[in-house]
Amino acid sequence: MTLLGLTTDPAESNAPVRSGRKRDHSRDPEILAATLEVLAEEGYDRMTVDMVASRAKAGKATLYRRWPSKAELVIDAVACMKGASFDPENLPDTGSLRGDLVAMIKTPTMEDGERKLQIMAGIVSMISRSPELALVAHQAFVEPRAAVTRFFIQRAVERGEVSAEHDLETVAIVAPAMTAYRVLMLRQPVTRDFMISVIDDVILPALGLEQMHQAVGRDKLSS
Amino acid sequence: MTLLGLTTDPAESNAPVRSGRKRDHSRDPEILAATLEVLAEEGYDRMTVDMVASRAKAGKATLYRRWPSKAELVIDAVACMKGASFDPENLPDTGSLRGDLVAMIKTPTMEDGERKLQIMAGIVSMISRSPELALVAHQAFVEPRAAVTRFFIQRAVERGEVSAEHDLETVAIVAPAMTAYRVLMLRQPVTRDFMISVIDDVILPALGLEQMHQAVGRDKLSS
DNA sequence: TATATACGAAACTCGCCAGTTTCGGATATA
DNA sequence: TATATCCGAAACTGGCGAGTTTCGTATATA
Repeated sequence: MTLLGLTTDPAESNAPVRSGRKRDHSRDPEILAATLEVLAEEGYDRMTVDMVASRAKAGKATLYRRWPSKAELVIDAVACMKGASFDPENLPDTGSLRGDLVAMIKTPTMEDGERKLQIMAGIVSMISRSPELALVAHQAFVEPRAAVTRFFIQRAVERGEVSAEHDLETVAIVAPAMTAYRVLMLRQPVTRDFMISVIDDVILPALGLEQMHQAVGRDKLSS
Repeated sequence: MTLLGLTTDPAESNAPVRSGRKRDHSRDPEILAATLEVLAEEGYDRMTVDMVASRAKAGKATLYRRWPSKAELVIDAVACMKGASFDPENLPDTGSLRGDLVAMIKTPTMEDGERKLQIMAGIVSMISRSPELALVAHQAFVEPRAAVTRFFIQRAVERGEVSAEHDLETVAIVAPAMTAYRVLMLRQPVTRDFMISVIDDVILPALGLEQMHQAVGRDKLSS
């Protein structure tokens, strides 16, 4: 497998002593970014290598010098997204679980999430045929999202806000599952109100918080 | 739009008085079933009309006599699934919301659901390009699932088991969203234990039921 | 019975796209 | 400076698949 176009070619077992111009690896990120763009717009099957090349203002031969096939290019492009995830720290710490979860609803984060889901939609049908793509897609899209919620809940447990008896794994997946369903199936935008609904009406009650169902109190918060 | 291959051709405004052998519409369901099979196995882009024809033991010309294009064939095939949904009644009525939800976890229903999700996975990337397909997919996959949960919750409200103050729409989508996420993203099977988890650890608490988080009590029920 | 049409099977056209090669020019090693 | 390799651009090859046509056969109308 290749990563960031760093193949093992230059370190071939018998060193053939490469001279001449060296490969300009500074272009790799642009090519991978172009790949993700086209992937989000067209999906894997309708994406052509020519589209990627012209979007990246590169020659098609340049792409094939770095990745052996369209499939490998896409796998690398998706794999390189997992670096762009949330830092383990650098996350909000508001003192309450609800505060932490609501703080994650910021338009840049949400737009990034919708973009990721568009890419996911473009490769869903290919995932069942490529275990390697399935793995990197999981690491790039699924894990980071669940990890954040899991982190917040864990901290709430340590804080004594939430009982440790709850099924943390299942609850941590509620938010990513609901947003994915909304975008991919319902084809509706992920609005702030929707996220508030998921937090206040599903996640927090599932953890034994905010069972008060006087809708009045919440309407003020979400407005 | 055509439905079940019943185009408006034979009733052309000026009647050209058709004689000769008549089209055998009894084959339509087999062709549509074959379409769904190949769609589930290959996805829209890798599915070829030849595959569908040979699977249905029909000639490719026969398919094109009935549907003008591959896209229309697929739209019709998906549209014809919404008939195969749950009857408005004929649903379990156990007396409790939990009993109703658990009664829906039967292997035939679950296998059918996974099959539907495979088909959904095969057309996800096409949905953003075809509003017509988006509509029939919504009616075939999304609505029926949410409708059942909604029906159960509504009945529980009328029964006085659940307060009407809860966000019914959001909660009704939890189960379909979680199963879709599990199959399409996590690529894990939808087990009985998983569904029990979703019901007991998310849906019921969200509706103010079963807040008791002594894991002991629940483990007995789910075993 | 004659005709118009449907049928399955198979051959055919035509455009698209993955992957390769070729070109003139740039650039790093030796 | 000579050479090997890179670059973007563009032409080329080969296969595949949507949609059409053809053929021999079956069947419903007139």
